[in-house]
Amino acid sequence: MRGEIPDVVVGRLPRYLRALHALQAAGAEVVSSQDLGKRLQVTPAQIRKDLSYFGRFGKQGRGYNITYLLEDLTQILGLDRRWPVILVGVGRLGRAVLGYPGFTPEGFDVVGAFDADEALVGQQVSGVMVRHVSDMASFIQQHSVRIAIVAVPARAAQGMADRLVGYGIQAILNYAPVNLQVPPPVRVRTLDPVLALEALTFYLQTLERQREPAPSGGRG
Amino acid sequence: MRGEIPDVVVGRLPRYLRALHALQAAGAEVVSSQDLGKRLQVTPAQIRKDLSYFGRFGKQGRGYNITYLLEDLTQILGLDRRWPVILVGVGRLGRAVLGYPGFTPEGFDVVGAFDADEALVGQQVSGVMVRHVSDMASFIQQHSVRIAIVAVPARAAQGMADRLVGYGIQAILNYAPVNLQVPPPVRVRTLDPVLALEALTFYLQTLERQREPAPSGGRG
DNA sequence: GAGTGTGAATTTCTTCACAGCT
DNA sequence: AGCTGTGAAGAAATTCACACTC
Repeated sequence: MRGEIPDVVVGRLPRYLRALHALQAAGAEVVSSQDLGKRLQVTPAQIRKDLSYFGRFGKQGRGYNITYLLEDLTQILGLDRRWPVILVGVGRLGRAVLGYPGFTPEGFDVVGAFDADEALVGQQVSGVMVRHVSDMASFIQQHSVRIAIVAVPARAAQGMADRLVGYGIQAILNYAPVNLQVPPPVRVRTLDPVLALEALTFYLQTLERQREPAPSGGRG
Repeated sequence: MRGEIPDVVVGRLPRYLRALHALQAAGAEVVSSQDLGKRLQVTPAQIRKDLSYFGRFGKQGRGYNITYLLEDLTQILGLDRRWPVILVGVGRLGRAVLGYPGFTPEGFDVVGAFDADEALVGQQVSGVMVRHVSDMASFIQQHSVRIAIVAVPARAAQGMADRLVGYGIQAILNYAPVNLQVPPPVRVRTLDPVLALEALTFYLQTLERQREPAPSGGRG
């Protein structure tokens, strides 16, 4: 129980955390893996197994104390403190990121924004000062920033990732539609709406095929 | 070779498509699974296996003809036509979506936007007319829309998803930080920057632990 | 009775390795 | 010689099922 945690498990933990917050806000005190699973469309066994990587948080016959499990999960995910984050690229997308109110309540502070366009430098956008990219290195060091959000054009993204890694950034949230290559132990998560849509259209097309006359009817 | 395609495979196909486009733009005519894998950080065997679900596209000793493979993948993903899409929720996030130039070149047309706020209704945002949500049903039907982008506040997202499904929407790209529940065969993909950041902090914290004195040193 | 924690069983996904084509 | 396509092997993830606890 102190081996490597599978990536799939790590990917689910934040969802558990969020569901638990919602339950807590709704006044619940205890939740079973069954209940939690229903909310998240995850099997109860999976939830129990995932949590068992980190310890024993439940009580037989009762379920999980929401407050305690929240505390534990918060610590496991490293969210028992605030994380300074920088944004790189203050275009349309970057400005939307700066305006997004969802980061602060979850412990992420966008402490600085950077762009190569001198016209933007010096402005405040949603309360965040825009600086020139040439000032990134010192800023990252001074503020001990380990997380960067990349919202630059696709063609500039890999180069920017390389720079950021060089400056000590260890985690990148990437909005650019490119597959960023970074050396370990740096981590990247990419949010790409077009890729998501393209997977969806595959399924839509599959539906159409099913509507066509099949060789042998009936349900499988 | 006509069984169900695993979701993981479907999730990778759009990435192959994008890499192929990049290669084509760079003037390449042929690519091996090795080359493609290097770009995408996927093993060559995986690429070959994934493609083999759909047919035999390569030539032994040569690799894949980029133009042909692009054609095939485009058709497999249902991207050999344009897809009308509606946006629901014209707040900060929704406006960023409307302004995003990445959808159109990939075959997705945001043909309408909807909001409950009368003050927004009637305006054009990035060239798209904002309508009242009460007009969604007829609009979806008239324009044969099957895909919706949800960018409403978290508390309104599930209700909106229910409505959309009721109106015939079959695929949802969800920007709201909630786990949407939809009946089959409807599909949802959620883009959630906070969940992504929270998975990243887990790894950052893991790095710190590694820096601390370990019981037994050396490399595994 | 209800529900966890977890080895074992099962399923799914990935990689290997090689026959066969160019 | 180079590289695909694919059964078989292997690894990883999920689910089962039940002893155990409250």
